[in-house]
Amino acid sequence: MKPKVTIEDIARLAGVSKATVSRVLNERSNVKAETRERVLRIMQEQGFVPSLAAAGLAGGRSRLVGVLAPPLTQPTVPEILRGVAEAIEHTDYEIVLYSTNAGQSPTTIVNRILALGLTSCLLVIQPGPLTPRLLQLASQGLPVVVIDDQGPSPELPSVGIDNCVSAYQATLHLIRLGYRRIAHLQGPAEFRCAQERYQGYRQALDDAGLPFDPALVFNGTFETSSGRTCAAALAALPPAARPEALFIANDQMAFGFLSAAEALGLRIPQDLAVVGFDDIPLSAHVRPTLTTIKQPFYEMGRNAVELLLSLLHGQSLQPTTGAEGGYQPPIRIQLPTRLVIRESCGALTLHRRQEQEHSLSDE
Amino acid sequence: MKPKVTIEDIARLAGVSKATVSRVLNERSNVKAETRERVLRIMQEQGFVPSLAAAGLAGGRSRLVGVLAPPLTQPTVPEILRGVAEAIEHTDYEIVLYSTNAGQSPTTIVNRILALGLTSCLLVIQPGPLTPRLLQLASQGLPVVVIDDQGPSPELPSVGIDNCVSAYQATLHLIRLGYRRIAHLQGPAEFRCAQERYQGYRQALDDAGLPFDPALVFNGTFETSSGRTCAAALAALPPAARPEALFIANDQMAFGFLSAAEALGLRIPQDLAVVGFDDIPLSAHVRPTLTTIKQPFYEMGRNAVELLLSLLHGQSLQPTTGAEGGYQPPIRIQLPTRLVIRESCGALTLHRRQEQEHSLSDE
DNA sequence: GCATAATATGAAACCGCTTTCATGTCAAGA
DNA sequence: TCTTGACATGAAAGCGGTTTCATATTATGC
Repeated sequence: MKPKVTIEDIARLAGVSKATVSRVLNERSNVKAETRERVLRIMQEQGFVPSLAAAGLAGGRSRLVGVLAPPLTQPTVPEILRGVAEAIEHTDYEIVLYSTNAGQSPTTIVNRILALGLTSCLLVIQPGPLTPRLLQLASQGLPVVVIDDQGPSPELPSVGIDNCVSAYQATLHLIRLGYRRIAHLQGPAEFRCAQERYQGYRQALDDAGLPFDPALVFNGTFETSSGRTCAAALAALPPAARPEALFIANDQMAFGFLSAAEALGLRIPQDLAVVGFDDIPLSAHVRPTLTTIKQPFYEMGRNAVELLLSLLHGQSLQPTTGAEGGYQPPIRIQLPTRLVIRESCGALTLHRRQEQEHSLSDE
Repeated sequence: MKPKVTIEDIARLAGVSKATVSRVLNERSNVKAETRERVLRIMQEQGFVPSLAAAGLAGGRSRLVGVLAPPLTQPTVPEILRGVAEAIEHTDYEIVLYSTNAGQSPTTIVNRILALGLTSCLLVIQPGPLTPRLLQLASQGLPVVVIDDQGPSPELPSVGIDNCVSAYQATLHLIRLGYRRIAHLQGPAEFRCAQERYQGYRQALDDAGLPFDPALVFNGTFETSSGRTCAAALAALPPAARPEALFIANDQMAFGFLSAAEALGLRIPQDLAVVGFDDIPLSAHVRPTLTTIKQPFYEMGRNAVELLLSLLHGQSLQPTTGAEGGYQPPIRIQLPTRLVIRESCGALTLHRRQEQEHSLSDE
């Protein structure tokens, strides 16, 4: 193996001390321009690249960001990570990936991560509530940014969307299409986003003056199976009691719903209109294609990295509690979502019908 | 922030030297059982976890494996990474993820990775040929394992499948279904796997005594658009000249083909049977669902990690060129694939028809 | 022209761990 | 009883950087 070029070699070749080379590396201002040039040139010639490990050790801060992610096969994750990777690339940081393969204690993982002393900050992609251990570490000063979901109250800096408003839009879309009895398949209560989506749904109903019927709210787990269960429940209903439309809290459940509905002879959107939430890749390919709220996953990844690094560089976006000691809620970056209209909501069908009627009356 | 517990603290508390603690950490044999117990207990009490960074620096080898991956949104990648992550989890190694967001020079990336001196080994998930730089480093002793594809000749230890046999099976499946004129949409020539799949296709034709018609082989890029182009080309053919079936070298292109075919009024599988290759998540959801060769991505990830670590631990699976200096090809782990029969090949339709005919003749 | 401050640089300590080498201990063999 | 090793442990030298503190050099003000 090639003997690695070290800072010492550079120093010798440039006729300066290690300290000076280090200064050049870290872009300190107090180095004579001439010296800097020379050192830089030699580094170039020698193909020198400083050891992150050594720098981290010595400097007490590393240039690795730990990324805590759920299993990568969860459909929203790759796109987020792509954003993260892209953002990281433009920096001199690297990613240490801790992908939790279902069923390990998150606390264990968090411990493992930090204790290593490799990473000095953490990016958490975690649906559902955060572990106490993580909160504890964060309160001890560890820079942490959470993507998307959080526990009951936002406790850490985060990047996400406005679930309530988005759900409102999804529901409103159904209302505008003329549906009156609109059901909701919600996510598990411990997910903040599930609650917010439910609220958005309720609000849209209220604002439209539509009655809220608790019997039309179904509980789900965010998993495909919940969609199937829900479909079965709806199919079992006497046709008269059946809702005209359904807002499902995530696409994953929507898939389960669509496939079960097909098997049960429930036609989407003719018998029942469906709107999902997430817009994961599959959503454009299921039959019928799924009308859904598009989450900007890629952008979320990018923004999370930027936020994390800015926290790290101590530009404390987080105005440190002033003299008055007032509580400052953690910073949150909220990205816009978009309603993607496809087949499952019936908008396209309605349009066509309207156009037909229109052209008929025209003639 | 909590002042990190160091090996020195443990040593003091246990009344031994740092060296001894280090020995315990590294499970060296020459430590009295009693001492080991005591040290371990103290480490436990103090919640001590050694710094990977320091260990790596001092020991000259790190416990980080660099994973070089294409953009995570490429559909085969997440599943591979899941396998990688799962395998890593059972070790005391961690993953440093270098995800290349399209369009950067791979050499640059490789340099960046290694120079950092963070990772002492590399897992490369890269479709297409390897960069010379990577080969050079590998020949200098850097442990590298490649997942799946390689350049014209296998130069590095790798984990993959037998593309030739798999393609043979895919084609044979079509032949057995009774198709005679079978076309092939192949991948780009610089991909070893593309060549091998083509060979498998040819071989199956030959063995079945079917004539090979060069006009039925189309060139693709492995991207969706190629599928569309191919569909257009086929649709333009006079019906008599049209093939009865098509083996497409990857699912991605197959999707393009299916969607374009639908638009062009080409019915799959009635007018043309299709078999793909990969079995990525979407394949079960497109219409018609895609019959395809399933690659064991998850297992590939796992196996790659295991192979890499065994190389690293110097158990040199790779019998070092003996005295006779004979050339030893790099080790390769080849995993089995499986033909997943869905709608696009027409097997289900045929079955049904046969059953119908059968029941008719029965009566 | 000289004191003073600002700037540039070097020497050495240190980050937390591994590893070599030397030392100390104790049991087996002579 | 005295070697001779095998075994257990400690002291200290790194690994490749960063950082503090001291020193040398140059610029500034009077």
